[in-house]
Amino acid sequence: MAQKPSIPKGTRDFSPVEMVRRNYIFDTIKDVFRLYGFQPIETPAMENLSTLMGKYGEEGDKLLFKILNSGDFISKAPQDVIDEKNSNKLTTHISEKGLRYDLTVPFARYVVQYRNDIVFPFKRYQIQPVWRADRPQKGRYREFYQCDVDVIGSDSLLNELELVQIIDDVFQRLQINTVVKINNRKILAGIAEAIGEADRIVDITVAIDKLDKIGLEKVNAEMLEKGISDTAVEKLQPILKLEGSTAEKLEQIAAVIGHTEVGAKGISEMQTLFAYLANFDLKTEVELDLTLARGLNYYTGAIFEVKSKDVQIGSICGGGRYDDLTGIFGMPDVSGVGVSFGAERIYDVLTQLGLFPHDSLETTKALFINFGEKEEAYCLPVLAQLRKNNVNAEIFPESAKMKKQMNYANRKEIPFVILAGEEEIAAKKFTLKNMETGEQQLVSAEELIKVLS
RNA sequence: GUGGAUGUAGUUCAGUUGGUUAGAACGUCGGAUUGUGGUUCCGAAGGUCGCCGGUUCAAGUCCGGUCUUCCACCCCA
Repeated sequence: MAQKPSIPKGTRDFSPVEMVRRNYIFDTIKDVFRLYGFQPIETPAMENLSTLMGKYGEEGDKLLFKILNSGDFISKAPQDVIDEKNSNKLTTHISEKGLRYDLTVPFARYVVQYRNDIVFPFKRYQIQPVWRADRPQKGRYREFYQCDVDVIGSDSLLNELELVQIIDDVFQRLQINTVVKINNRKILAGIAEAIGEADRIVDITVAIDKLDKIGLEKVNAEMLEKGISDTAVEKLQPILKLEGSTAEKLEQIAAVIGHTEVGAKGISEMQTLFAYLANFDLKTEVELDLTLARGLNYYTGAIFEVKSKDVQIGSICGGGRYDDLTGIFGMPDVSGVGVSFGAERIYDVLTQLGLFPHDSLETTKALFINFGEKEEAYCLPVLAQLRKNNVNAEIFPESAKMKKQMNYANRKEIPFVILAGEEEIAAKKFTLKNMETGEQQLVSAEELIKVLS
C-alpha cells in the first residue's frame, strides 16, 4: 500500500448499514412533508458567491467554501491585489462560486428566479447536503444534510402551526421525545427597544441565548462587556427571570414591552399561535422560551428550536419566519417560514437510543447457492420470478466453496438460503434453509415463491 | 480563527531509563471439513511506528515543525 487513502476533514463515507438507517430517517421525514402538501425541489451544490455572501453575517462568510475559477485565474487577478496579500480581497478576483451553506438562501434565490411559474403560497421541501468550512467536532461536520420545509408567500400563522404539527409528526414516527421551543424575533426587538438599546438587538439576543448554558450572572456580564448600559441590563432582569405558563409569561412581558409597536405585534403573534396549538393533542412538549435567539439574522418573526429530551446533543431541528429574504434578490414583501431537520443529529439520537428498526427492507431476503453451470441454469428462472414478486434475492456469482457461500449469507444477514444440486434438480425441488433456525425443507418452485413473498 | 489532547498491522491497543529481528487480540485468507454458516483447532499474510527535519554510536521512544483525528471556545444542524 503506497499511501493511505482518506477523505477531507469533516466529511464522511456512508456504508450500507448507515445508508439504510439514513434512508429510514429521510423517508419518514419525506412522508410527513408530503402529507402536508409540500413538494420537492433541488438546487445545485454550488451557487454564485454573490447570492451567498452577506446572507449569514460576517462569521458565515468566513465559513463558506469557495470554488476557484477555472483556467488561469491568477494571471487575471490585478497585480496590486495579489501584492496586498489580503485573502478576502483576492477572493473576489479568483473565485465567483461557492458551495451552498444552507438550503434557505438558495431557495429564496429559486423563488425569485421562478416567481412567474410558482403558485403561491409555495410549499416546498428540500433534502440535500450543505457545506460549512467550520472546524469539525462532535455532531458537527463540514458536509451534512439538511431537510428543509418552507412555505413562502403567506403571512398566516397557520403555517407556523403546521410546522409544529410536522415536527410533532416526524418525531413521533421516529419515536424521539422532544420539546419544541418557540420565541419571536419581534418580542426580542421589542425588548431591545423597551430597554433603550434597540440597535443592540444582536448582542443582546446572543447573550441571553446562553442563559441556560452559562447562567444569569455571566449573561449579564457579557452584555455589560459588549457595552450595553447598566440601566438597560437592569431593566432586562424581570424578563430573564420570567416564569409560569405561556399565557402568564406573555402577560408579564407585555407589561414591559407592550407599548412598543414590534413588541405588541410579537406578543399577539405568539398568543395566536399558542391558541392554535391548544386545539391539538401534540405528543411533543411546546414551550415559549424567551431566551431562544437563534443565530441566523434573517429571521423576523417566530423562531423554533427542537431538542431531544433524552439525549444531550444541541438542537435537532430549527427554523423560523423571515419576512424579507427574497428582498435582497429584488422581490420584496414576500414572507416565508420554515424549519430544517438536522439529519446527522437525528441519526446520533436514534443510535444512542437504539431506535432504528431492525428488519430492513433493503437487504437480501434469499440467496441461491451456486453449485455450477447446470445448477445455475436451474435456479436462474426461479430467481427472476422471486424478483418479479418483489422478493429481494440474489445468486452467488461463482460456484465457490459451500463454506464461503454460506458465510457470505451469514455475514450479510440473509435470512434464507436456497440450495439446488443434483438431487433437487432430479426431484424438481429446492431446499430452503432458514439461516436463523437452521431448519430446512424441500419445496417446489411455487411453494418457494409463496413462502418468501 | 483561539486553546488542549492524539497518531504503532484492516480494527482496538501493548511496546521498560533511548539498545539487536516492533508484539497481542479481533478481523482477513488458507486448512482440519468434496452439499451446509455462526462454535472450535491449526497455519499464513499483513508495519515507511502520521509526515519532514534535528539530537545520538543507536530513535516507535527525546526535541522542533507540519498534517490528521478528537475535545472545548466562537458559531451552528
